[in-house]
Amino acid sequence: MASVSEQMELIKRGVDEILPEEELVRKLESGCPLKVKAGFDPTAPDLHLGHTVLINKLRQFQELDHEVLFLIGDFTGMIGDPTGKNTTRPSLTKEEVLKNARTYEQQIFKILDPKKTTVLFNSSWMQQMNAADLIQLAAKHTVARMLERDDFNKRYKSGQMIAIHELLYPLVQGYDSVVLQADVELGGTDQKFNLLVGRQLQEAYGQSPQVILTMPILEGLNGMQKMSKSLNNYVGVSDSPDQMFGKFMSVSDELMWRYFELLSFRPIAETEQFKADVEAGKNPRDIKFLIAEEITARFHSKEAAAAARIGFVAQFQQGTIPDDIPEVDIHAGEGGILLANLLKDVGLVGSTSEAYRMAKQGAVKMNGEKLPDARVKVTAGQPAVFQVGKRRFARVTVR
RNA sequence: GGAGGGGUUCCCGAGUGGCCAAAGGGGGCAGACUGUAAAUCUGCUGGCUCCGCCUUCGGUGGUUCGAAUCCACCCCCCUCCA
Repeated sequence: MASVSEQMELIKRGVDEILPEEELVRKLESGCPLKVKAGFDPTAPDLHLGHTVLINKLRQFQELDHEVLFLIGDFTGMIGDPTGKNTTRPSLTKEEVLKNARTYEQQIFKILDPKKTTVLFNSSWMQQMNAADLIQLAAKHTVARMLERDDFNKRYKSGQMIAIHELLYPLVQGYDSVVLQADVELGGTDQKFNLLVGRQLQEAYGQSPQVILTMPILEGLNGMQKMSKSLNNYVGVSDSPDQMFGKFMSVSDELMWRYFELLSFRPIAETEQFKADVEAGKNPRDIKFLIAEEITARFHSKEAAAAARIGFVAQFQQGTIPDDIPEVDIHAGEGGILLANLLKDVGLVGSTSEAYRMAKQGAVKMNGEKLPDARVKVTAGQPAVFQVGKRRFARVTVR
């Protein structure tokens, strides 16, 4: 096993806070594998790279031979985490929660080592709990401390409603740590409050409190807000190799370093060297290729990543038409079909009006040739490649 | 339960009888420039049988030659009081 200082070096990479750090050192010095807990609220239908920041950190703990407790908050999911929300969340049904939980299980093992991972559902103990137990748990914390929490505080002060059950969320999450006797709990920076409640509850139940470790929230592709599905600035774990690769390449140079820090498994020294290379005049694009390929390979395969890179260079640097474009047959009446309708029917544009606009702006091409007017007729004949913008392609046969 | 304020196109938000498919901003898309960068600049951003026509401003009905704008009822949201 690695020495404590070596472990700390790996653990500290990219983290926001470790509270309290000395305590973690002490726990590591005991030499026993630590129980590292991270909870996931199964509201998201599928994972994106923002979630994997945390999972990557879990993996690093595994590399150091610690045990990961991957907690799926199926019970808490029915409450709905109030974190960062200014309104009460709708509760999920049991079916929805379970369905989402299953997708988590499928996706995390692309990163985590199944042998060192225990997947748990907090409903398995929470469902056993009776009303008396719950009241006992609730008695361990106070309203005043709950209201210290920033989002509750704001809502309370501004007169917005806080449903009683929302106060239970941090308690239940904290109680999970008591049940699991977690040594360390990981979470995003926005989870700090909840994680601290866990510490406090463990003490109240006579346990040694967990160390909390918070990870920064990963910025989305535009670099402005956090990565999230609803903002459509995310890279999904199940994106295709081409999509994944392309999304990485569209990231700004500045943000690329952030992604190296939080997503790459390369040694820090190597990243530093890359930075130095760029300072010395190396094209940042070539560095971006490396991270794009590394991450694509992680979720697909080395071969798929290499192919994505080749395809990318061909499509965007050399302007060739990609291989795997959708093939569509379309029926035209006598005298052919209007280009605007063709583009709409094939799905390259959302409406004929859009087709007219795109054509006017010079975005529509047929076999590489610009068509400035969508009002032309296309007659039956050989298959032709239609293109709208740089990304939308279809090989169309008019019959 | 009482008093008041609101619901406008993807989002925010202007618009109080015709000049409104509806200002402005955001976001998005496209073009230029490029490293598919980012930044910047330009254009577009309801639909269609597209130089014209049709449908949108919480819902329904009404007034009017004409309504997002006025009236009635209804639904929903918020604030204050209880």
